[in-house]
Amino acid sequence: MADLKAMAVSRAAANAVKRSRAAAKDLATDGSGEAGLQPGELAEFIGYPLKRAQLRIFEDFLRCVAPLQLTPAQFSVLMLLDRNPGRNQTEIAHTLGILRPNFVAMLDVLESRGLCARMRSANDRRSHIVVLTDKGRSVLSRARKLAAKHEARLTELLGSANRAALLAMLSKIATEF
Amino acid sequence: MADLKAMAVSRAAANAVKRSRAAAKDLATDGSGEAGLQPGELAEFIGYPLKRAQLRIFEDFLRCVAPLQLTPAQFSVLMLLDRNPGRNQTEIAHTLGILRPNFVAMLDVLESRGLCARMRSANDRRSHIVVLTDKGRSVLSRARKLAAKHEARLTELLGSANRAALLAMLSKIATEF
DNA sequence: GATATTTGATATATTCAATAACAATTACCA
DNA sequence: TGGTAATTGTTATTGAATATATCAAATATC
Repeated sequence: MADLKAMAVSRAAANAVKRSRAAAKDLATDGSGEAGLQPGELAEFIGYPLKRAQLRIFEDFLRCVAPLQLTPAQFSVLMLLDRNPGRNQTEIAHTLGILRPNFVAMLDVLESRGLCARMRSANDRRSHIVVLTDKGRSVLSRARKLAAKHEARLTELLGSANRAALLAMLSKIATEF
Repeated sequence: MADLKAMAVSRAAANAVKRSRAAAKDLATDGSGEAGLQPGELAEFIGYPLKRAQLRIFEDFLRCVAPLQLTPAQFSVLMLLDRNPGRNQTEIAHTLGILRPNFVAMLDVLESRGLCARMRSANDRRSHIVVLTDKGRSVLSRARKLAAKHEARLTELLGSANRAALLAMLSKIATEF
């Protein structure tokens, strides 16, 4: 199980490399005799650059956190568990926009890797309280450091103030649009 | 074929509505006695708000362009065909980051709806030049108008200058990160 | 106490994305 | 020139992400 997920991470990282190379090739051809295709107006619609930026960011996150074999989704679960102890599966999944049925398999993977555990709630014996294990906290701590490098690269590209403005606007879109 | 795709679009729009309701419920509980879960630091990592904003934007795009039954991906293909006539499948697909094998089915749908057509190239009889039909141009023209409303709502939320800055930063991430 | 709801789980379907392989055509080059 | 390599569109197939319906167990509601 964990091995399958690990392979998936590695394969995603490999694909990221391929896409990067393709993009680099594009830039190269843009400057040379062959004219590259122009997105044109497409780049003026928010969805197009937004989706491409999201793919690029996830690629880089995956690459940076590859030593710990964590996907962005898995990282987000560990972060949420750390911040919100004593919550059950439904609450965690719902906060992340993950449907409960799909969250079961996600948790299975994390639990099989010893990063978190299901505990039967004393109050409500239907629900499983999800807790971070010591190993989970340790892995999360290291993941935060690796992800911080990824974030630092972005800050380097945009500048600190611009990055903050970007975060604010994206959050606003996610919550108020 | 076209009907299947049409259903897919409608279903995606329906799901979008559900997610919006769930989010609204979250905001409601945040203000009431029950404390909502906090993403905490997670919101400081670019990937999290970026992904959520992308989902929200795509939801709204889908809703706005629903009368024409076009997904963001299909819209991007039509836009690219309009801007770059005389290109073959490989070139169009590559520019949009779509793998050639997956682009075949996408084109099949658009062609079966009469929005574009494959033309054998005179120079290179291996390749298919993809052209917009008159109907394709007509649908694209209407789609642009619907999408413009969607974009206007975003401008209303962020302000014109901020939206421009957002676009610039996302494009920079997509191309330079 | 009977009925409805919630929780975690299973099974399943669909979409998106990725790889391998193939025939037809073209490019290369010895 | 002829033989090999590369390219194009295509098919088949796989895996990952996302969505729905349904179920048993536990709880809530009335």
